[in-house]
Amino acid sequence: MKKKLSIVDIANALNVSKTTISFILNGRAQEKRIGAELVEKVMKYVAEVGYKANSLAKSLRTGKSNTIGLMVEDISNPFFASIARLIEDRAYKNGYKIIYCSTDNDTQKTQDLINMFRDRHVDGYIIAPPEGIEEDIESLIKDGMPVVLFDRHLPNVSTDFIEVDNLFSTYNATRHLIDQGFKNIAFVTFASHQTQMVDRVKGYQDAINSGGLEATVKEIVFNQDEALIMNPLRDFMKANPQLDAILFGTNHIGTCGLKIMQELGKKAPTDIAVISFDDYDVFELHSPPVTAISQPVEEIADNVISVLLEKLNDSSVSTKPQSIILKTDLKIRNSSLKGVS
Amino acid sequence: MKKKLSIVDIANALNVSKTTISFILNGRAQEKRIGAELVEKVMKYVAEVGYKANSLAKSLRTGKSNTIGLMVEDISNPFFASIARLIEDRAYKNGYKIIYCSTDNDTQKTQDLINMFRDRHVDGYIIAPPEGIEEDIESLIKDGMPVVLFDRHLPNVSTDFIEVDNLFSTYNATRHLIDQGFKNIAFVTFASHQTQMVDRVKGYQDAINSGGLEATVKEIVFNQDEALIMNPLRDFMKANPQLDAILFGTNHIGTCGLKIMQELGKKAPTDIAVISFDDYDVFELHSPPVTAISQPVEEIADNVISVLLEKLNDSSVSTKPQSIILKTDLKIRNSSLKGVS
DNA sequence: CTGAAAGCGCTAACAT
DNA sequence: ATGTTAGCGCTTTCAG
Repeated sequence: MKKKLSIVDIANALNVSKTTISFILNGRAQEKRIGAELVEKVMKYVAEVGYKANSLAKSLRTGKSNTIGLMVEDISNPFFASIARLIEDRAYKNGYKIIYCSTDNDTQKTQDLINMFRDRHVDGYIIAPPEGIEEDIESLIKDGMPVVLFDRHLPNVSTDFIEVDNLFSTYNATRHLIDQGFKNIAFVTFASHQTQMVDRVKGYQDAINSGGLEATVKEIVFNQDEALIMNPLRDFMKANPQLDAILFGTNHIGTCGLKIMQELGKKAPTDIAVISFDDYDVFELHSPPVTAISQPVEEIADNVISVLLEKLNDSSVSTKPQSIILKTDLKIRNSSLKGVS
Repeated sequence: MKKKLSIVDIANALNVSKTTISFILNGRAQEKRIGAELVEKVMKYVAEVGYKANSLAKSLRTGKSNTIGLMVEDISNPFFASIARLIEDRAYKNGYKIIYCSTDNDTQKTQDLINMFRDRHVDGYIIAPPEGIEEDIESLIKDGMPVVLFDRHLPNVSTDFIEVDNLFSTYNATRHLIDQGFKNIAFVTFASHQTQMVDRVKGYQDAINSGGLEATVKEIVFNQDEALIMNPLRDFMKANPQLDAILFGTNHIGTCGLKIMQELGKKAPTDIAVISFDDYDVFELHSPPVTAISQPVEEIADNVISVLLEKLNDSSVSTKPQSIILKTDLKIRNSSLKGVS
């Protein structure tokens, strides 16, 4: 029914050249000194018939698609879901659409996805990069595509990124455990060479060293299948009854840890004190509430989108890449307090 | 550097017409009886130089964008995030990209979003529709767009939808509470006329009636700002100390309910038994674990995507719209068992 | 101030 | 079996 009408249709209907229509529609009437009455007439007619420019044709012509590609690790992870939500809002508000995908931290998959995005002519990229993707990102940048990394960065790639102070975050959390008097503190995390993960381990180790304690780091290989995370984790916890505190490196592994503790009938903080990276409802509502390193998701999203929009607008001005490091907040709750039950 | 090369570039390089290239690339070589050696030569060259068709141009020409528009209520809600994740996977596997957005159940926003999607020439729509969007959806369908609704449907719009058996789910959950011996059972939900919500209330009421008890339904106006959900909820719970059980209508409100119980120092099931719609980690890990009505997210996603792909493929065959109703699973945990502490 | 015309990269009738 | 050519709907230079 709503027969798609094109710019020529409306040009014909009004007996004007389509060029003129195009100028008017793009707000260049002033500049082109087009009669105010004509402008009004056109605008009125356009509104009346509900004409909408075909964005595909426009994109083909202009090379801009008004689309941003967003690549997160896993959209169903609450941390990434919240960020995606916030970015989505800001992007739509600025006339951009988001095409998203989950990388699963899989290099091959991410490469395919980047190609897909290129294909689609997305105008900009927001990426939480997996390992081994350096070259692809670099080639993107070399081709002049605006790229903003977040949550982590690639040490050898010079581009803008937004992340939190991971090193201090785990240092601080570990110090908190030490100050509470815990002696056998483990750090349990996913095996990864990503910057944020490396920093988190280092922060833990620095604190352990500063306290003259012994470090215990358990790295678990990430897997989509939760059982394959639970099993090694369970084995580890059973094999290390001497531990009196655990710091978990991500919300996902922290949640798995809590499930195991529930299974084994271990209570925090009496049996084992617990802290996890990334705060969310599960930790807040747990009994006892779980101390967590809370990332400023809003701030992250805001920074990501504003840096990207900046690059999108002054494509010419190639300023120094910005590295924005945000502070986290250690939400101290009962799970890490000695002498609380 | 990677100078975008077009189909003509490769046609020239090989001294062949671009039509031939186009046919070969689209797998119509057989059909067009193009020489096998030529085909191979072209394929080889294409792979070598890494030629990628410009999907924008292709879309403009063919009218297909290989994009699906996905509209959920809120991508940061774990239920929708999981579904989105699953749909994303299936869609990519079938060569479709997903453009998504959160409607916030806001009719106006959803209308804008639908227009945006139309603009973008998405090939199909997956929508968890807010109230008042009937006309827009109908116009979409009238224009021949494949539309699949999920999580709820629009009673007066005849199209495919996938949802769960909401009525039986809350009926069953309420019966469970009654069987456990609870007498003052409230249903707390978001104020909404959406089908799934109406059914959930009705299921509760049917069960209450069947048990000869008195119904207490509390509807809370949805708001982005969590405090505006917590406040009326807190007031309600304080004002109704006689309640010995509450059934929450969604995971979000269930989570808020748990937070309030924590604030007020109320324990389930001794002070108040609790069941919530939508299972997730929070409920599983809570102390005590919370009984929840678990929706089959994988099945929902699978059905949604296969129905949509079906419509995308036989656009001609306009079979009867399918209504797929899936079963939920009442995961009984300690929060709803009498005589457990 | 307004219009004609040349493409953006691709597909598909319609030749040949 | 392969090439010619006309658009898809839009923007933008260049002429009036």
